Amino acid sequence: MIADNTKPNFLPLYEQIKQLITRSLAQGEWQPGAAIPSEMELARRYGVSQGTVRKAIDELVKENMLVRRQGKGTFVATHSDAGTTYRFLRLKNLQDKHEYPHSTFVGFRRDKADAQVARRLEIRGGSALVCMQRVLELSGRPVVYDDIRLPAALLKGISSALVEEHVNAFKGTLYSLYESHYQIRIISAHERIRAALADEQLAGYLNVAVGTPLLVIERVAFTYKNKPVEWRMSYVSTEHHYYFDELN
Amino acid sequence: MIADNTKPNFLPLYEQIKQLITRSLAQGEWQPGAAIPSEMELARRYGVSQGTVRKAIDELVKENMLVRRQGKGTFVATHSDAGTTYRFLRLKNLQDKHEYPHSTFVGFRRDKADAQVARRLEIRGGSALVCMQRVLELSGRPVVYDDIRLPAALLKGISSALVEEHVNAFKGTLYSLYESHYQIRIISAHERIRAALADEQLAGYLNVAVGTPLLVIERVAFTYKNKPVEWRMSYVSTEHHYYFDELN
DNA sequence: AAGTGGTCTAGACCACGTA
DNA sequence: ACGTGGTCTAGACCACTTG
Repeated sequence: MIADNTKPNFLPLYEQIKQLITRSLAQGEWQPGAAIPSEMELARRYGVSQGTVRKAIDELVKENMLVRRQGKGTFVATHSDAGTTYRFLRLKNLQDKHEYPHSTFVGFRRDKADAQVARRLEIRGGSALVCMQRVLELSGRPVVYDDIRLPAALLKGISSALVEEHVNAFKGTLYSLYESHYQIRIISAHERIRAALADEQLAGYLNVAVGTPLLVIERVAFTYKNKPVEWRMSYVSTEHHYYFDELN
Repeated sequence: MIADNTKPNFLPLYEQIKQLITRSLAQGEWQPGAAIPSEMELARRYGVSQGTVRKAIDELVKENMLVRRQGKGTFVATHSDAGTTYRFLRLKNLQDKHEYPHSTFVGFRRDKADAQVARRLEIRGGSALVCMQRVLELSGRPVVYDDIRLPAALLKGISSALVEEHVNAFKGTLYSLYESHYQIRIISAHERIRAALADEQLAGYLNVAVGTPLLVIERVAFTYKNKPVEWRMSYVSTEHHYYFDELN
């Protein structure tokens, strides 16, 4: 009941249900970390069987948008959960272990989008951006220098102090900050990886010699509907770490 | 009917079915490219409902071990299919397009496993290996130098001529060669990526200056049951290409 | 027309978490 | 005891491929 009267009818039912659930998520009807209605309830609401709702939820779980907990319910995925906080961190040390990073912010300013960033974020060249630079330390060693940019329109009222408090005092990640303060939920990302030499500035930040080979990773992060919302360039020293990828 | 009398009974049924199907695949009961029995037939064979077989097959499809074709049947995945031949090639050019590689083999010999390779392949140090070196060209440019090693025991009778004929005359990949000639089906792989400088040899093969930064990718490829069967080190020039990764 | 995978339903029972 | 997700079944009908 309580019919969502917008029910398209050309796709498989479970696909339509998937879209309806995704829309509710994107519109903030159900907040990160909160439970969504039970399968039976959604089945009634959409006028389909429980099995159809189940298949829709199954796929959204595989896409990391929802999390099932047997006996409790189905929850909106969040970057604040232990275990998913560093979902996008692909670095491991030479013993094949993950290490949890410590951030030091070294820059915060506003700028205009150049052609490359504008193209990646699908915004107009010259749009206002928020730019942050930071160094990530793993086991006390500087390993990553990040240059991170987002459309300023998405982060109204952001400040250097706010970011540092969230990340350092509150032990959050940037993605949990976007989620909790700006209603932006990062769902997926693309990374393009190349190799380059450390210049003087990078060498300083990463405590390596000028000319050391680094991984250069350009990441574009997406929210619902594959909308790009964050661009970043990461420079990684691979003296003691590597980037790990699983191919299927 | 025709009961597989080995039917364990502690896991979810569909998991057990998954394992039985996987076993049949690993044992070569159904060959790459061939159709497996229909869902109804498997349901009879294992004494479960069609829905349960369906769920097992669903997961194996997601793991790239099977391929469904509506109206025709379910088929054993193969590296000879157009579209899946270069499943593991993560390189794109600067216009974000895949390019199909051309291989030139530059080395073929037998050697003994050093400690690192032995650990990755889970074999004894000093075991006999087959080692191949090649250069991959993309759009006519040398981009990748590969050093590839497998346990010699898996590739009885292999020769440089055989490999070159399969790859160059027959337009196959190494993985389709393993599959068609040695009953080894590569299912998944891990890659560990670092950055390094081109030495004289690499600079020669890749037509770059000594000291050019390169991606260094250590890959371990697995067959059924996550058994490692191939180790390779790839050196990639990122002047005109990058490594692309999707994070979910 | 027959056979295959693809979707959808309705209902049963199990396993887990909470009160 | 109850509500949740997790598994399994049986049967219906649709969509695609082949003969």
